[in-house]
Amino acid sequence: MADIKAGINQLFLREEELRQGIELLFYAYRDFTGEADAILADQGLGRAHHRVIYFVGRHPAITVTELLSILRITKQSLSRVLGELVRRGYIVQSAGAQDRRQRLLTLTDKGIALERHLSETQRQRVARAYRRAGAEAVEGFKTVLLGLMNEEDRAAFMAAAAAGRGDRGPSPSLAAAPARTGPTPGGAGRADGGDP
Amino acid sequence: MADIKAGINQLFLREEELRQGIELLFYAYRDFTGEADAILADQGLGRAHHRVIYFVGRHPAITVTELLSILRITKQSLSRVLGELVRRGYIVQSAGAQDRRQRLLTLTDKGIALERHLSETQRQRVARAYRRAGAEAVEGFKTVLLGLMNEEDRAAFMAAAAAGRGDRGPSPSLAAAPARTGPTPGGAGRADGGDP
DNA sequence: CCGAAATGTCAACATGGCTGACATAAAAGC
DNA sequence: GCTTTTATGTCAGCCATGTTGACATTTCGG
Repeated sequence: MADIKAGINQLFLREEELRQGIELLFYAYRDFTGEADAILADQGLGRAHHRVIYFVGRHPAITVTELLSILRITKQSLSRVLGELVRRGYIVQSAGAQDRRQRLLTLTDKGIALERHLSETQRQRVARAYRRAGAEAVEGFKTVLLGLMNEEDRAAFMAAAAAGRGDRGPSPSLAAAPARTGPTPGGAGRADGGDP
Repeated sequence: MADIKAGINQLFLREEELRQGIELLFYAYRDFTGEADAILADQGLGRAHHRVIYFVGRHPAITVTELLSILRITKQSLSRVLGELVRRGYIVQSAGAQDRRQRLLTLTDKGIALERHLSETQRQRVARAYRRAGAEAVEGFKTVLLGLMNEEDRAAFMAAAAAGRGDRGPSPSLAAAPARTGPTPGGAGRADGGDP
């Protein structure tokens, strides 16, 4: 009897523990993503723009297809925000050297300035959390987040991390992922998200 | 000179490290939230419904105001999804015992079933990540996520965790938070979100 | 009794997803 | 060289979910 009760309690604690993790993720992401919005709103931009600016900044000369595979949205959705960013002079498109069908995306100086402005507060928030938590905790943080990802994404991320980090050319692993794989709820909208 | 170069490198590594964390959060959240959507879609529901179901399940007899403060959306937005969930028999409303203006929200059996169904895959994903990462990493994970949250939210969360966890009555700390504080991008839409 | 609080509701609008249908240019294959 | 694929863009319309603003109702509290 005591065994059974202990077992049930174990189970309860386990579920409780898991739900706590889920909620931490929710709250942290919610607060984290809440930061860049004011800046974006000033510019008349939204989260979707932020994501695009972030990843184009991160992977200079990225192709549209690669960007789509990262964002997991349709090209129609992307074209709306991307077109606007190009029109407003945040991003320039240039034909690929080898494959001239490709429109390589790169931030302009204006785009770079906005990107830095946008991610500055977020980096500071992460830096603060890292500092408080300590190096060991940061390792755990990263390990668990990696574990939360889908297999393919984890592999892609680790490959990119092992290489020089997306800067020197977009990571082939991410590019290899098929676009529009499954549904991506969160946010939505909102989810969505506290970009990227 | 060597000092300067080292300093710059330090700085570069720091920013690189921070961006890596940001991206890990993005990817993990994206994949994490991607899971429940198929089930939701079958039911003709969206992420917003999931969030409501999750938190009502988590805080039985929660008031509308409390739920709003957790979700950080307007009552009009909430009423749309909440009304639907009530109409479809997932949630029941009952007048508060002390304050009869309140509409206490509780999951029906049908609602409970759906909630468990929905969060099952997510809990499994978290459990898997925890198992792989180990107890120590999990601690770090939680510490950093807490550090990413806004001060008030962190305090509220820790208070709720210290108490019996929302189950025995909604957490007063969360209820105390003002609704509609700031903008909440991400997510995705959405992000946000991979609910909750 | 009266003001404030908790809730609901109508109306209109913005963002950012999605599908479907095409169009174009360049690469690739035969 | 002709054909097929691929990379990209674009138009049109729909849906989910967020927002603001204006009110109405019920109930609490002093």
